Amino acid sequence: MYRTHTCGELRIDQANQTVTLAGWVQTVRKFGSITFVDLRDRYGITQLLFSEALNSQLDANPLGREFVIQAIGKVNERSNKTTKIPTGDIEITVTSFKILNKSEVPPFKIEDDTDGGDELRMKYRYLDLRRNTVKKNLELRYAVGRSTRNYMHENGFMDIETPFLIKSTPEGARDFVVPSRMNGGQFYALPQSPQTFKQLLMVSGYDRYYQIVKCFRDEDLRADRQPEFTQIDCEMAFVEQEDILQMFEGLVKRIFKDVKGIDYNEIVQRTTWEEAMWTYGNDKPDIRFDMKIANLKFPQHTFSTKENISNLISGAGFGVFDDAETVLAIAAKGCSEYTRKQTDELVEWVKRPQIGMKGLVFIKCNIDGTFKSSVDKFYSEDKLKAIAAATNAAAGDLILILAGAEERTRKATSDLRMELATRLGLRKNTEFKLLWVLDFPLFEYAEEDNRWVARHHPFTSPKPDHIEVMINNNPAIEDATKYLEHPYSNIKANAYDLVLNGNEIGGGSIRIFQRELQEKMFAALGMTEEEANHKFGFLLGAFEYGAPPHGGLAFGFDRLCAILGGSESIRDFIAFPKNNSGRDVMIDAPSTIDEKQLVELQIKLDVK
RNA sequence: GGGUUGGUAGUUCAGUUGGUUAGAAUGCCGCCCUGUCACGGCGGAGGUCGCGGGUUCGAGUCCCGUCCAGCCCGCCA
Repeated sequence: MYRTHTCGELRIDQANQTVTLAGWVQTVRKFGSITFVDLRDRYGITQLLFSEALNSQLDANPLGREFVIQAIGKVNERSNKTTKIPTGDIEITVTSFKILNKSEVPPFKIEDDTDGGDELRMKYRYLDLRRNTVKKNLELRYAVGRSTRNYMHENGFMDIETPFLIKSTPEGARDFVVPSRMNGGQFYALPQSPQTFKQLLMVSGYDRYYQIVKCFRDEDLRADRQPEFTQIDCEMAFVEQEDILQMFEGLVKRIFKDVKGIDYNEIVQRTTWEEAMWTYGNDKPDIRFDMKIANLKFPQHTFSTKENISNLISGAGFGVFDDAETVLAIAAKGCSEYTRKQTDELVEWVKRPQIGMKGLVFIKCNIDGTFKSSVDKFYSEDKLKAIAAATNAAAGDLILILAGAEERTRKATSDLRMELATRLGLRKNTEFKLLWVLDFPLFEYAEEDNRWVARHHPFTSPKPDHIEVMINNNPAIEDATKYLEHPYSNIKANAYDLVLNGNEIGGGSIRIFQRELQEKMFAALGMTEEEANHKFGFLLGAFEYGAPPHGGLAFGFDRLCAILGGSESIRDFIAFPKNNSGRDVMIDAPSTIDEKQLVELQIKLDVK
């Protein structure tokens, strides 16, 4: 037997017991003729005391950091206790020990506060995983998965595995492809999601399905994007949108409870996509703080529900605003005393290429009720007051105004809102706010390809009232710049996203389940009948054999874990992640393959 | 595809207007120490300044190219 206890469990109650521990040497503190060793495993740290009698044995077998040892000894109360570790009241007076395996000196410290940089930690990820902080993240991930499985099981969902080697459908993200040796010249694709399979399971009558499953997308990466990532993938039959919303906000609330001990009792707020875009400039708004956007000037065609905007700023002779397609403002609470240096810093921030604005106009709402702005000569006190009212600014606030082309300005204002909130400490990672965003547009127009693309995916159903619009209108557009005038621009989808603190953690839709409508959808996306049959014939076929109405959604599991763990980067919550270039620097993948393998696959390389 | 920040000891970093032998902390090695837990004290070893080219009497430092890494934009139904 290698051990009787772990390194985290012994307490004063076990005093005088003889125990055997095994683990890794965290530190060796030699103190004259006695030696202290901190022994570490997944469960904690226990101090070992090597007395003078063991010195000759220690001299013959010196211990180093990360050596794996086994120690037999007696649990004793410490003379100097420590509260820093749970086992701090006791130590093991070692009577004999054995080195089970030596270790090289590790390239960085295996401690919470490591000296290792990211690159090094990734190369030696197996050492990094020994660290408490990384271990905590993986434990949290395990807890989220466990909570999910419990909830899904209790609600009658069945976990069914779907294949990884499937068919490439170049719609949406790039596929990872896998060459087939037995079918020369042909390729499998790895799934971007089990979408069509879970829909087929609905046709097969498994009316509540879920899976915690790997998905693959061959696109450029970010701190919160990996080429292989995990989804909680769910689908239900005989449901309407409301059933899905109820079921899955229940899941998230359950996870909050199980993992964070949080009772999320408040009603999950809902907003439409249009309202979110109008109010926050963004389809995944962070509603932990207010700071809503005031539309001082906005093109009327974009949002159907916003037709009569009072134009507060045009015609005053201020060219920047007069010429701009859009003028948007937000108010930063309590920032009216910002110095020139601070406002200049914000101007520089919006001028960065990633934001790409030319400048930023400020209106200071002074404590005494007066206003001071860089545009005083164009706007009267009354106008400034009206702008303050529109932005909900009070005395002591600072109004920031951006002007320019619609889409860029909206995005910049949204980014500025988030940046200000971060600077003002309004984005606490201990606070959680959920929001359903509903009624997304069904289509987006891809000007470069001159065709409609599905905003969510091509299996999403239009809202019932909009089915007629879709069926009765030809998708063709003669003048691509006028796509907003095409009826398709106004078709809303039966689609929904769940947003947590400004992050999209889940999204889904009610699906199309009739062959005719699905064919119409493929046609709207520019597919010929042959293409549709080649790519999705199996699904169209299945819809002819009694497909029930169904819908579902999928959560980004890694991202959900990262947010619950208070981190921006999902890499910290994946045991063996890839770097920014999609490389695993530990195993050094991807890599070339043998000529023999290429021959078998009938593949010739033409690497540039 | 683009922007941006970085690459100097095992590690994390400093290195001035270009100027003698490139520093600190930590880690590592040796000696001393019976209550440490960031132990302490003394001593020591450790560098192709990412790589290639250029400017210069002289380059870690300036210029050009390139590779790698981080973050961001595009992209990600």
